[in-house]
Amino acid sequence: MVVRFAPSPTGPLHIGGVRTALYNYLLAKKHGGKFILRIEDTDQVRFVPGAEEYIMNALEWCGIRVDYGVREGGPAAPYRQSERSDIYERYAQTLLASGNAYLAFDSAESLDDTRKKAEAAGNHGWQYNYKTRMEMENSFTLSPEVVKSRKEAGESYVIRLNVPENREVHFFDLIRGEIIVHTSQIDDKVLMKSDGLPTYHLANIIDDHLMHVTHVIRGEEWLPSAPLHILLYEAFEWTPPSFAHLPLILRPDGNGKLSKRDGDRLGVPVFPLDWTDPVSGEKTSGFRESGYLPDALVNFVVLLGWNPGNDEEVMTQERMSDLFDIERIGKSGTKFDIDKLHWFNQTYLKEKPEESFLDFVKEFLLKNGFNTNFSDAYLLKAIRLMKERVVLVKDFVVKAPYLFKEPEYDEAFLTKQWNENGKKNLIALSSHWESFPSEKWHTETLQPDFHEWITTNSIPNKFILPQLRLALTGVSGGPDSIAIADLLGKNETISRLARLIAHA
RNA sequence: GCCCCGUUCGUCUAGCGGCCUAGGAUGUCUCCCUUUCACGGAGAAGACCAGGGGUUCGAAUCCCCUACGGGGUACCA
Repeated sequence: MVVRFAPSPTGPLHIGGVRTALYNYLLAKKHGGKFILRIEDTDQVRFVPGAEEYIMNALEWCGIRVDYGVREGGPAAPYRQSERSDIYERYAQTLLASGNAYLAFDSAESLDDTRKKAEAAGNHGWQYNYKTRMEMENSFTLSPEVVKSRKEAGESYVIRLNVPENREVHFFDLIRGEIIVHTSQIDDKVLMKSDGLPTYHLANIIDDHLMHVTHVIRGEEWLPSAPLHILLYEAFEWTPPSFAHLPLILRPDGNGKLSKRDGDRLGVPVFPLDWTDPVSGEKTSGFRESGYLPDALVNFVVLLGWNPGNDEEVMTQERMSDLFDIERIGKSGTKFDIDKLHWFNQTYLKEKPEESFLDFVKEFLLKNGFNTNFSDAYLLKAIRLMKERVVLVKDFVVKAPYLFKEPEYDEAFLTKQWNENGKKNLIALSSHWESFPSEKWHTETLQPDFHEWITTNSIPNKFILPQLRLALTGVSGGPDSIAIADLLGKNETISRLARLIAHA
């Protein structure tokens, strides 16, 4: 089994692309096959520098390993279509020679004009096909001599597929079953553009054949052009691979395909990694930098349109590939539900060791203007305190900024809890802790001592607990106050008490 | 416009003719645990299976029609 993921480097890899790549990868892994990453950069206009690099890095972050590709090389190298032009040119000539393709001189502008005129006349969706090609300028309507001379005069032309008349094209989709399309619905697609580069359709078929791809798993947006591809395989007299067209990933709200705009609007990433548009300079944040774990993302994504047929949801990549099966891929579009992703993230986060978040937290503190002179021991302790309370990795800081800087008092909490009784008790606690031995400043000793202090002084919980929390964190929720005091250390704890006491 | 694909709790889905008074997960709500928050535990609400016709002893499951949604209709992929 040989599969491939064939993105165009026109921008960062979208979450839908991640899923397509993942399904291909999982299938190859399950069957001991090969997974190819082929870069389809035949459109010079839409090419975006850095996108190719981004795609490879994103796949790597997701734990999707490429067998053959631009970086890895392989038996059918090169794997970048822009480096395979001579191959496409050669095969285009064979199509021309066999009469399965023909030359057309109509310019993009004149075609545009033709479409507009047809539209104005009430004819929607004009197509260059066997019904209209006899009215156009091509090797059907022009004499061989004229064709030759125009070609030699340097006039630009394209090569189009000679779609057979009045036929049904049948093919079997592994997900959707038998699909039949009449050739009257298929236009004479451009195979070679006037710039000498192939279109997707031609390059794709040639490469899949040359790279011995056995299963083509791609997005549903390709389903309508699949019959065209079948025709191409026929023209070359090649056996087509098996096809599986994946349902689309839809917007979380409303309808339509998930786009970058939706991500921006809802504050949800749609790209694996941060991306800066090389032209506009616009920055888009990725799942990684937003604090999502790759394992969680992948686990979430694999279930978007596929399920193992049992109740298993949290799965290792090994388990996924063991269980994966094209037959169990759904047919309908799936909405991108960020809540479920959050649940997966939290679930994976709880299982991971504290050390694994160290680098992220350090970087996050640095990027967000916090002090960065915390020791690893301090950070690890802080992480341990917050572990059950975070959803995203950045929450270690975002949900507990007071562990890394002076607390900001929440207005509502302050108004509700800050009173004379509390103040009096806090002053008493402060002086009690002043005399507490520094070397015993640990939760294990602090905790029982604190309880004893409360009891012996007959202090009601409601006049000390909330106030202590307020002084330490400024907010109403969070880890145990004594544990926070332990982390902060004696000096910082007492200084925070003093600061609240001094507060009006 | 034309063509293709789809339609089960808010969301992801199980279901491939009788096991379905439709199961799980997530989200929501309630209670327990907890001197906060979260975690954890226990429960609840939530789907007339898009609508209408058939086929059948029997349909969420098969067929047809309609509606709605999505995709395609480029010298983009």
